Order: sequence, then C-alpha cells, then structure tokens
Amino acid sequence: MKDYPDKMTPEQVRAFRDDVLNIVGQIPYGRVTTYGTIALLAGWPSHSRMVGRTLRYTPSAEHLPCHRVVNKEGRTAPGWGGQRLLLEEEGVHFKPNGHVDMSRHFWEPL
DNA sequence: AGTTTGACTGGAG
DNA sequence: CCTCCAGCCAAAC
Repeated sequence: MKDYPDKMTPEQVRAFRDDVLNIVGQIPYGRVTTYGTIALLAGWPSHSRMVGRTLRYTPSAEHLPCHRVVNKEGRTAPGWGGQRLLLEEEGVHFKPNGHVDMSRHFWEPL
C-alpha cells in the first residue's frame, strides 16, 4: 500500500506551484513558516524539497515574501545570505547558532 | 533511460 | 551543536 501520493502529473505540478506561491503570499510580516508545512497544506506532504525548488526557480516568487520560508530548524536557505538581513529587518530574532527562533516566529497557516 | 542534484526532513553519532 | 546518511522526488544532466 502506497503511503505517499502517486507521481505528480504536469497539471498537479502546476497546481502545487500555484498553491505554494499563494501560501507564501499569506505569511504575515515578522513571521516564518517551513517548507514541510507548506507542502503539507498544499496536499503533498513528502514534497518539501519541491517547495524549495519552486521558490528558487519561479520568477514570480520574487514578488512574494519568500524570505519568510525557512527549514524546520529555523535555518535560512543555503547560498542566500540576504535572507537573514531581510528577516532581521522585520524584527525576527535569531538564536546564537544562527537559526530563527521558531518558538517565537513560526506561523501555522490558517 | 540511467544518474545526479538539491532553498528538505528525520534520525544517528 | 555539528556532520553524515537514508529517504524523498521532480528536474536537470
């Protein structure tokens, strides 16, 4: 018995991308959420990696607060130093280890 | 058509 | 807290 969804059809890939972008657009100022949370809400729990790919390679993501998406441990995206600055400008607090303080800023989509 | 690559996650050491 | 590894899966080679 499959405990995960079938391979995505091209239509599902498109719908997933649109859902991801829509969810990211709803993240409140000064708060963050995770790739896994977004994947779950979009209906594809095992596709957290694809959330990251979507935000990185979808041009229209530039207009969204994609800097408010971090991994489950509050870690910022590899190779994107500016993300931390953008978050700090919103008052997001980072712990000594360089991770976002998720207990304060994690946002659970409504 | 087979292999490698990640803006991930969970678990081990 | 850190690094390393297995599982993950669409995309790019």
